[in-house]
Amino acid sequence: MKIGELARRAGVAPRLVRYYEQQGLLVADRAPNGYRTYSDDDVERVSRVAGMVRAGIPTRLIKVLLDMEETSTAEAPTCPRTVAEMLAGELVGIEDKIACLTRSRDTIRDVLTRTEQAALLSEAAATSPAGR
Amino acid sequence: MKIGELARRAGVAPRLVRYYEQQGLLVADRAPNGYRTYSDDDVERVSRVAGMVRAGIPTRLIKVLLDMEETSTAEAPTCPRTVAEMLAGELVGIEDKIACLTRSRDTIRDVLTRTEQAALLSEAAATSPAGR
DNA sequence: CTTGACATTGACATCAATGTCAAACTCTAG
DNA sequence: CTAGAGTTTGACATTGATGTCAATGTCAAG
Repeated sequence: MKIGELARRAGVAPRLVRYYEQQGLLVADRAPNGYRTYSDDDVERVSRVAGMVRAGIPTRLIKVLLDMEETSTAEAPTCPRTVAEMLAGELVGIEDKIACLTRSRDTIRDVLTRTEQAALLSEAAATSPAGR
Repeated sequence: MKIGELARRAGVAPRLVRYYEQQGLLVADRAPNGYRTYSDDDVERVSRVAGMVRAGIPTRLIKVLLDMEETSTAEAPTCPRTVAEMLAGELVGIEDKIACLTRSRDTIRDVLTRTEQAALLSEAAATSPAGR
């Protein structure tokens, strides 16, 4: 598929897909005419990247995370101590973010239930299967 | 205390404290000479704001979240339907972020354990009591 | 062949969050 | 009194993620 369809399916602007590619988060095959061509898997990849960006993960870290996911199921060679330390550092950063977001989530849920608008809560749960 | 100490204790730049105030996330008493003066509670508040910003929550939302936390323990009047809908929307956004971060966290943990650098994992756990 | 929808690259604009610098003021220590 | 550290406001720069626009190329439909 071409960039337009990919972007629509992943819920982002085509502009962003090119930006992600420029940041090394994505590689695109090129059709003979120069158009980028993508597979179904790329839809998943792009929407995951967008989610991570929204969650405050910088693109440089996203790159290594995605690379890790691909190679982690196989071997485990890439760890010259200093890299591992860096990862451990990022880990605590991510855990802090999760803690902040969890607390905010609970606050919102609290207010929403307390205000007897419980219908909206289930509506939210329907659109987002994650988060519990 | 003055802005310098507050910033040091909260782990941010004094510049940011002023910025947060400008965004309405903070109110500061003024000493007769014009200096901002803060209480111990403000340290907590500032570090929480910083955490939420790092987690990708925009300052405008942070403002309503903090306001909610203060008033939610008391009554629950403030919900003209449309506001509740907006909150429900933000809720799914936050849940998405949590899902993304959780997955990334697991990936890093996976690699760290798989690479037998388990020592760094416990080191990370020590510095961050949250995240489980 | 022409029109319209979509693609390309590249430059420029914007927005939020921060950094940085300047000029002036306050306070404490010497 | 003076030097130095910290504070004030305000302006300007920067960075990362996006939006937007321009000039051009591709392609399918009429």
